[in-house]
Amino acid sequence: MSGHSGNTPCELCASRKFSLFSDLPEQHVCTISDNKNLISHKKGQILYYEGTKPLGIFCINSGVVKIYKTASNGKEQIIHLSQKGDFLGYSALLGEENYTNSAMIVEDAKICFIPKEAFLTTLSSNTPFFKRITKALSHELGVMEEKLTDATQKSIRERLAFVLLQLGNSYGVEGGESQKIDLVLSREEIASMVGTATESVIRLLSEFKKDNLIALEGKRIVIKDRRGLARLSDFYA
Amino acid sequence: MSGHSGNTPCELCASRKFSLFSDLPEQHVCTISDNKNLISHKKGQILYYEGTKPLGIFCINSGVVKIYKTASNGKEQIIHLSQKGDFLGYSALLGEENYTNSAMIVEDAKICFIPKEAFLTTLSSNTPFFKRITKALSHELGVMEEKLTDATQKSIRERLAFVLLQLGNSYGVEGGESQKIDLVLSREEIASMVGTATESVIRLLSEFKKDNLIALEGKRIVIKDRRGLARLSDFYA
DNA sequence: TAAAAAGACTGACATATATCATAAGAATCC
DNA sequence: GGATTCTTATGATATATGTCAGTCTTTTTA
Repeated sequence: MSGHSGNTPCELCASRKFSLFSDLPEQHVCTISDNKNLISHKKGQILYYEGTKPLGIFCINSGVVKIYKTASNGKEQIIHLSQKGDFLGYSALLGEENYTNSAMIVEDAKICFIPKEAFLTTLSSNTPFFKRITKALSHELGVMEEKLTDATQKSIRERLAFVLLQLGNSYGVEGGESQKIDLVLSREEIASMVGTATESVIRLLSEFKKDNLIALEGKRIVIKDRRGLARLSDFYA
Repeated sequence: MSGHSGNTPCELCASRKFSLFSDLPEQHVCTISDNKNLISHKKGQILYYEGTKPLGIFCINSGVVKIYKTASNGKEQIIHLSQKGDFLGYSALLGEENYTNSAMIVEDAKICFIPKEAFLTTLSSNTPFFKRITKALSHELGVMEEKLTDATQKSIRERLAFVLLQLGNSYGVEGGESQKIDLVLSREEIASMVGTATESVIRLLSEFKKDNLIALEGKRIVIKDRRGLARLSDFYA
């Protein structure tokens, strides 16, 4: 179901302004552009598997991708969701190791593949760009430390409330008081983000609904009370 | 209780071979060396606090430092332990943000402080070195993903067994069949590494002891059955 | 469009682990 | 060296959450 669908040059790519390529000089954008390859992906497709060797990096033009690890009990833990402008797989490339996680399309996506060489060449010849990448990497590390701390110190209810708020921030469409999360995730996927059992998510979501914190609109979740969720997400805040 | 205790040049530093400075050319080692400052720290001292601005990086010459985050419930989560040769605080510096965690001395330490400028200058003028730092950063990110997955998908018992094995790897002194963890940690600190309550650690440790997986030698833990712990640490492995 | 498969939901139940309380030892302090 | 504080230990108890089982609903397939 994948296929090349034309090859808009990076110079004209609307997603570029959201990406780490945003202020790359013309010359380097061209190097990248000449080598990249835009591919369309359908929901459910795998972009790469944990344990395999990275051959380049991915830059999301549109769509949503989940980055996850498969635990030894077979369950998956979603590390984060990526969307337009996000880079994927550069950490494995820079770490010179195989992928430490897997990537699966959550919402139909158009994604550019940039071969290792083009990326690394640009990196080496452009220190500011290299620094920006490293900065992103460092930031992600801090985020992961936060996630680890939350995972060990917060309850499932708190974590679910927090995940909903984050989804609201990233995929929310404002509508007066409420905010609709414009992204379809299965209960199982939400559970994988929170790090819990699917049934627990279902139960807690209906509880949140009963308490008027959220509402369901078809397959989408609408946040009706951000403040209430925020209070729930962190008892001490 | 801290104090300068002479300033061995990096060129002669025995810990350097364990560090990211290991194959830095003479010229750059000197730049670093001329600017650094060796300081002795006692157990319990704080190296830096989460939320404060990094002014440079630390390189551990001897001793052990715990890197931790304080959760909103007041409990601490130990992210990892650092020892000789390890760099501290470079992630905040490269991420151009305040420290996302705190660092406390766990075992009396001698630590060099390298001011921001000297470090960043070396970085900019030495791409291979920059790449090695970035590689370390990427690797750490993968480790954190693993920790997050373990935290959400494994039981406390499994995680404690795993932490003991890791401590054995990093601080173990071999003695025939057994391996003594040559590092004094309180039960509370072990709990902070595992992400659980102190009482749970105490209970599980006595259980492990009863099952002949470990033994206690004064304040130190001796691993008597690595294989048994490994089996316990991951039911499915 | 009927059948099959997948997903959402609800209930019953088991249990790992947090919390609280108390006490014994060990370390620290005047 | 006795008092005080911190750490380790153990027991009792509560509960959040995982697991299993079953039903209903939606989506996919043929």
